[in-house]
Amino acid sequence: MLQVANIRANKEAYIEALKKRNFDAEQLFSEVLDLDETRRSTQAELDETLAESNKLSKEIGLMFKNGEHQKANLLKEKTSELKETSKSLSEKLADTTAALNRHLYNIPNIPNAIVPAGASEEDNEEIFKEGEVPQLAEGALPHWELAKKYDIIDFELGNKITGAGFPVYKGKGARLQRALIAYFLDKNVAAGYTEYQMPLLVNDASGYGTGQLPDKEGQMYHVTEDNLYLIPTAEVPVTNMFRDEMLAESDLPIACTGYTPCFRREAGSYGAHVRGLNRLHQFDKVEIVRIEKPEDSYAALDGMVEQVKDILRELKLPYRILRLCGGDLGFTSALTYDFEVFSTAQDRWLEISSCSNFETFQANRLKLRYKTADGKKQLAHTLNGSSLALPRVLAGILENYQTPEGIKIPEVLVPYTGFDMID
RNA sequence: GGAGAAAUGGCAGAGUGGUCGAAUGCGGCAGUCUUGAAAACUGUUGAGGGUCACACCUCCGGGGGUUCGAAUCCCUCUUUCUCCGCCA
Repeated sequence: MLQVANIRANKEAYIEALKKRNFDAEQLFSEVLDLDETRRSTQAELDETLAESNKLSKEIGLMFKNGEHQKANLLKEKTSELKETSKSLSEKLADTTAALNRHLYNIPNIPNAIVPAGASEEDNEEIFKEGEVPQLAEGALPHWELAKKYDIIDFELGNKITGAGFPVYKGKGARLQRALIAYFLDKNVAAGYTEYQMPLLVNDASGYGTGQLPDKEGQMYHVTEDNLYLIPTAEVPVTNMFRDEMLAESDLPIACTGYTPCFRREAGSYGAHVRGLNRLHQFDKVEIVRIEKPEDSYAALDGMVEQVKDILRELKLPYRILRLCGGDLGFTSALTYDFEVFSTAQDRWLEISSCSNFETFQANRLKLRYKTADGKKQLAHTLNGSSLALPRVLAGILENYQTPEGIKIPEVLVPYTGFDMID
């Protein structure tokens, strides 16, 4: 959520910047500023009324003490009137604040200056590419065929137990997945991230904190009986650990990593591109989250990108990095780098990581602040990234490492799997 | 799931209707003393909004109510603790 003060100070620049998202903020901004104006004047009026009422109440107290009952009763009438006034004023204040917040919730983050303009993923900017695309033998198979051939992932079985998008991993498939999780976590811990295991269900305050609510409500599974949501990513519980916190400057930076399953309803997205592991309702992911001082946050984002690169390099997977254009940029993000692994057998790129700087957009909702050395309070910057999303890494490994003899295991994983071939 | 108790400032802990935003202790900060430190002593120290700065407003787990006036009374929710039950 943007800060009203910043909107007021940078109105024109913000409107211009949001055009990169194809978002027309002109109307919304002037409504926000008007509402804020009303909110503040109403607040001032209410304060005055309450001050008057407090004063009279004290006087009445004194009068009773002095036995001046008649005088006191006379004043009581006056305070009753003030009470009516303050009641209607606080209703107005609540309405105005709610309207203001509704507006603010609908305004996306201001894209960083280097975000390219663009309408869709077509306009994302490729900034880096690494790794050899392997020459596969004639008749190379997509991962869902390989999964069947080697009996390591059973999509039909998941169908039976739960429904589409809930695969069952089996034997070496399950062990490979577990190996990947352990390897990712170890890499992140070695890079200074603290490992966490988080709750998989969150309350709605957490959903609002990181911005899944109210705009992406339909994307989360909702346990209505207890009003809890299954997490769509570890970002939600991890970042919300710091909700309503006042950190010391010396606490920063904070770097967390955690493995969780992720649950996404993915309503309405079915079709050829979502076959196999490409898009699931439940999948595993190792996430990294950082809380940074504003002046450090972009260097930290670069550091996260390096961290993911390092992992992909060790896995020897061909990948590229995209700088997302305004049209493809997430609602809460100021700058996002997507990582994609090339799936040779499918002949397409698969998104496996996304690293974003949210600047103060989440922190403002979260009230995540820190005290600087000279005692000033300011919003921290939050960042997160996947390192990595399991199913597509798995798909990439299966497809790119297939040989006529079987699927080789990337060298770096062998100590984790305990085997070097799926056959 | 049942019965009972509780929730107050960074922490501990008073406060049961009227200068209570809240005693006291610890902690933090500043100073005195000291070559320096410790100890001792003195002062200071919650958060949010508002203001150029004051004033002023709000906040004693959340929400609602009674009252001229609520940390204090009532309702409700949540959480924690103790006991019982159940359970990996």
